[in-house]
Amino acid sequence: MASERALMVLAGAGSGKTRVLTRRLARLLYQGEAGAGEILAVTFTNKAAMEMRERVVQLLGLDETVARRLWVGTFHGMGARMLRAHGERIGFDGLFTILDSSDQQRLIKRLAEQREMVDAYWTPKRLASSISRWKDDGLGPEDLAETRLKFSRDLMRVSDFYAAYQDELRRLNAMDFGDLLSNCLKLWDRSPEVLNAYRQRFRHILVDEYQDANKVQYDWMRRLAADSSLCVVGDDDQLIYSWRGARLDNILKFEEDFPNARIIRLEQNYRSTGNILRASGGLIDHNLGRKGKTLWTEGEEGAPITIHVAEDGEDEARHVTREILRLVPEKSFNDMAVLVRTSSQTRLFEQTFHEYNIPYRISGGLRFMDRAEIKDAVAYLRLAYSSRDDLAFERIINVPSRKLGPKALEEILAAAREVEGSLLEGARHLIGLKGSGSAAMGKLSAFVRLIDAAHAMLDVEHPVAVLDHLLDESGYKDAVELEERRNDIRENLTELRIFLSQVDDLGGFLERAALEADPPGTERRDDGINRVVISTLHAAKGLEFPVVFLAGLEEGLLPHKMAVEEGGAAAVEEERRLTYVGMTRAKERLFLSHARSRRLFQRLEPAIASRFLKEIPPETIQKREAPVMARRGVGIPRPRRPFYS
DNA sequence: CTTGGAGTTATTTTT
DNA sequence: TAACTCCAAG
Repeated sequence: MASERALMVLAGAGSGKTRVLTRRLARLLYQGEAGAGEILAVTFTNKAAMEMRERVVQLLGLDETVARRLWVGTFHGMGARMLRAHGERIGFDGLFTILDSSDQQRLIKRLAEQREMVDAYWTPKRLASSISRWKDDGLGPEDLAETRLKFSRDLMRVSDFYAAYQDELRRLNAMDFGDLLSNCLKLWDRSPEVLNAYRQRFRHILVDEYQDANKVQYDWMRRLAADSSLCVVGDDDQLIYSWRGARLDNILKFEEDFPNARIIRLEQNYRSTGNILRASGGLIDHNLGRKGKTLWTEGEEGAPITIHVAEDGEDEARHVTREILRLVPEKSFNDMAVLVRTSSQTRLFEQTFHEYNIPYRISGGLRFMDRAEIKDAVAYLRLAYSSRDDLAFERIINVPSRKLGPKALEEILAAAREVEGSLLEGARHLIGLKGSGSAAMGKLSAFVRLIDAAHAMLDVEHPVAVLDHLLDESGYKDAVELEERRNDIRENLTELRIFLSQVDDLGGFLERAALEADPPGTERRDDGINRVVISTLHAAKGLEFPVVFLAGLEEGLLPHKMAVEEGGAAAVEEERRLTYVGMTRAKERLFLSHARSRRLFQRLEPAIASRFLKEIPPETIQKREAPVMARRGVGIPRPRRPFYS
């Protein structure tokens, strides 16, 4: 068992995939087949990575220093780590900046407007998402001819723009998420000795949620695993990231690329009751082109699934609240989860839970690190840490307002170009040229002095002290204090401060801030606090709860309107898998619900029950509230569309 | 030049 | 709602 070179575990929901991986990892260490430093375990989310690390540590009672040598993390995290160490070989400073999606979009927007690239079709948003997708697919600017652009006449413009964006990133010493992997591949091409060193080091590679790997991730994994033993686990029915380039193809290709691969199927489910299993199985059966497996359990039938029809979103939230309160004598809050399709749905539950004093925790939704005030504070730290970080400079130069707007920035940029340096150096140059007499130059020179002072402080003071100094002296704190009714801003900054005070390495903190969007304290699932989890379906993958509420089962929401209108049949299948993932999170009780109307921006729109509800075997469902009789057409089957267009 | 107000518009999922 | 654009006042 231990000696095969490549192993793929295809396993259904709840069959213990992650346990297989964790056990394997633990066994390698325990039996001395590998040292901690020789193992690389890749997961899709930071949360999953933390959990795996913790479980192994617990299983073996590992020492902290040993655990530290294990590489457990996301593809992107590993890529960043390798590029920090060797990026200079492909022309990046080790302190390169990592752009998140909103940074990326801002940069692309500016660039696209400058280069008059924007038109009705090529909005900045579409450019950004297309470029990300091409990177996921392993396509550089020069490879675009291979893709089918909607308008082939745009090919040259678009690929030129893509190339210009890449040049700009290089100039900024920055990488977006996609670059963290594609630049690794570039690095390995350029410096085979680096790749070889990693190959020799990582004799064992393990990959979780393999079905969600995209082309770049697959190539990254395959090249790294050339000489090592490789174990991947996945489930085609839980592929929910095709919009990020994941493809079923990877599962098929595995057998080709690793000819001696062993394939194991796990079909016994240890998680859910028979009812939940049959209900979710009946649903997923409606997808064509799956590898097909039937899960079974030795467990009990369990309670039937319930479907509740609510008047509107608020009513639905109240219903869930009622059920939670009814269950709470025998279940604790952290036994229960509310799962939704879109992050905007979380607010509804948040409000109602607040009203009824139900403790909750949000997973997915607006993340901590994405909040404006947190990004501002982090940008101050980034600039103090690395004066070359032009994106941070740009973000905070006028926050709080220093009356240095777009025109002033333009001037600074010109000065920076003149001295061939960063914006901060450009600012220094500009002050030298024009003196600091004028109002604008006075403000600018105070800003530069602040950053310089903070930079010097970093050598002697704790990062928290530096942050305090930055926010005090910049006037940021005063500006925040003036905001009435925005206690959340102050609370978030306080939380950031608490988090930062536990940090001893600012570089490591900034790395995590760039790669992990989760609120500090949320990343550990079992944090001891008894709270209901409110989560998007995507963020819930890999988790399980005794009681699950799956809300908003409506046409337009699940399946989502975007998927139905733009993605065609394949996208609807993905929505079905998403629903399947949600249902299979439940161990004992599953509550489904939908509303008759739902508020969409300002309007209250009528909503009809999701098609998926009709696909669940009726015998697994207990009560179904009387459907709206008066409305014609609700129960009438729509004309059937071909599954694949 | 910058800023704030008015008016408009568009809403998936995440590293 | 919130996130944008546009425009006129300061």
